[in-house]
Amino acid sequence: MIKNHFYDIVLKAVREAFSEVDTEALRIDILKPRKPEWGDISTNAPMIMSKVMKIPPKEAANLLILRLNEINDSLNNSFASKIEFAEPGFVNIFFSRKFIIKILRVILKEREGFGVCSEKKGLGYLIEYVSANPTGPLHIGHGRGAVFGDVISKILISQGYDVLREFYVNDAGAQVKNLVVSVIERMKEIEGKGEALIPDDGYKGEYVKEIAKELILREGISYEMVDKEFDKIRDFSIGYMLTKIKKTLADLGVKFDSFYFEKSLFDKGLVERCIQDFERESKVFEKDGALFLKIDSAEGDKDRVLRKSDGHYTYFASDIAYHKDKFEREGGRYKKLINVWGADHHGYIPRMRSAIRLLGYDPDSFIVVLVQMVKVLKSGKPIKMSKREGDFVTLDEIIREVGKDATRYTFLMRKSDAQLEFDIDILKSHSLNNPVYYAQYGYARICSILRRASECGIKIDEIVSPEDEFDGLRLQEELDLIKKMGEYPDLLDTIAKSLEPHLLVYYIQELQSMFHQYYTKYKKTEKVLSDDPLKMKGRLALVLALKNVLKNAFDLMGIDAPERMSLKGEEDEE
RNA sequence: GGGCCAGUAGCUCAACGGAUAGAGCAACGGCCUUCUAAGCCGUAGGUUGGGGGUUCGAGUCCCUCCUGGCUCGCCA
Repeated sequence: MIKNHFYDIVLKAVREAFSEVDTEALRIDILKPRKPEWGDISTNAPMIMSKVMKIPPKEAANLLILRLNEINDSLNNSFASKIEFAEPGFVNIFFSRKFIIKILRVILKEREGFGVCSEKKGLGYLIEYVSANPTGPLHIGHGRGAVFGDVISKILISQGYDVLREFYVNDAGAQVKNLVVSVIERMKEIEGKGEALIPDDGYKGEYVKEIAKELILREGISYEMVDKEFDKIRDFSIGYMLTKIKKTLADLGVKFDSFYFEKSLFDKGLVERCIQDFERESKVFEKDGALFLKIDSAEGDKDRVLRKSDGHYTYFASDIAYHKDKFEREGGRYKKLINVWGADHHGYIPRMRSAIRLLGYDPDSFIVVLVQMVKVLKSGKPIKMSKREGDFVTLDEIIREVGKDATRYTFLMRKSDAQLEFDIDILKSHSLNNPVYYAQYGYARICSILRRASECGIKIDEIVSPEDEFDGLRLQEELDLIKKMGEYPDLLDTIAKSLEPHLLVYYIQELQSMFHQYYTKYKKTEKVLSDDPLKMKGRLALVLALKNVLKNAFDLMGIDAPERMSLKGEEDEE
């Protein structure tokens, strides 16, 4: 990775220039300058050293530049063509041509492995996302969490982390009971035994009628039998919804390694055992017939009920047991638990953190990514959503109307902690302006060039070798594209650490924009398929590398990499 | 009232504490005899909600106020 590479070099230069200084404690940054005239990579080391040494930044910079030039000259593959000071206290490094070509060669050599960190980190992440109640179809908000969890998992895996993707199925609580009651009422209605009386906390959506219908038709359960068959109705209803949910997730390209059932925690006695441990350690107390967990108010919360006065356990109780299980599973394989939650759960975080600490684990190993609400607009007006009222936009509907790729891309474009507006009409009617097509179009354009080359009898694989010097690549835009591609591995590393996959979308937009500019500017004068064999070879290599980086990024984002896109005028009327 | 998130161009959003705050959409004006115009170029658009502070440097960190969303159950 380029940043690490230069960090080592700069640090070496700092140590040589200021041997008496302890460099460990310093915050020397390597950054990518925004302007080309500030070089390809730069460091704030002069400002830092200026402060430490009490000398002007310029003086510190000159000492550093002297050392950096020595290092640069000592290598047979020098990395810099120019190293210079810039106000107020930066050292800017301009990459040498050799260094840039080396990046290209690495991409061609590593192919789908480019950006992937081959070094195994040995750190286990258990990522929980979506985790919707199986009491209704997924709505658009679930979709955002689903895509976020899916992409961040793939990126963590690519960076050498050990990852388990899990869906926690809340199949044990009161909500499930509410669903069953609602289903039974619908059965009554369908069989003409009376009006369906859906309680206030029941579910009113159409899908409840479907479940009831299926139960009668396929399972042969009639309304008279409901008291005896309560468990069967519950299991069927949950199974039915879960199948629907899995189908939706599959349509969205979201994967899981495991579905973990809340009910299994009770069946295995894990909730009971967890409570007993707390009791033995005097971490709980009884009041008004309920069992409370003692939570230090300094941690931003208050005592919370684990077992209700009616003897049932709360969601909190089973969730504690669930987290304990996550930590203990496979001999403690998962050191970090990432939970992707809807923002309406933020008030739940302090009590869970406290519980993690009371379990004897480090609260910092419990990471919550809050995904903010999705505001759905239709004709510019917000739509109120309530699962119980059955009044909401389902994720299925969105996928059907705007497509998997556009849905994923729209979710990925925003930081998770920013609210998102999802205007269905705009995404439908202006679907051709959707940014996802911009990204895919560039890929298709590259494929088109390569296709054309093959049609012309050019044997690309024979011409382009990763060992080449690519002397035909001389245009500034070509070298800039390679440098941009060189940022890709650093970017993935950053995303894995910050859990901010939207950065990948912005990177792809920039890379595509650079390519489109290059393409348009030279399509009359300096084509990829040039008459000059040296130029053509270099440009084919460039285009192959671009295709490779785009494909790798698309795979991580879970969107298609289309070999071609239909031309304007051929598209379906929408 | 307490807590969490946000407030950046007309709209939707970017910007590891770094240098002159950037994209897309919308508006306006241009570019197809071409390796795909779902593209490109140009114009216009800003006191980063207000006010203090921290430092070489603040959209970014701290304090405070204002506005919006969410949340404060023995629901999940």
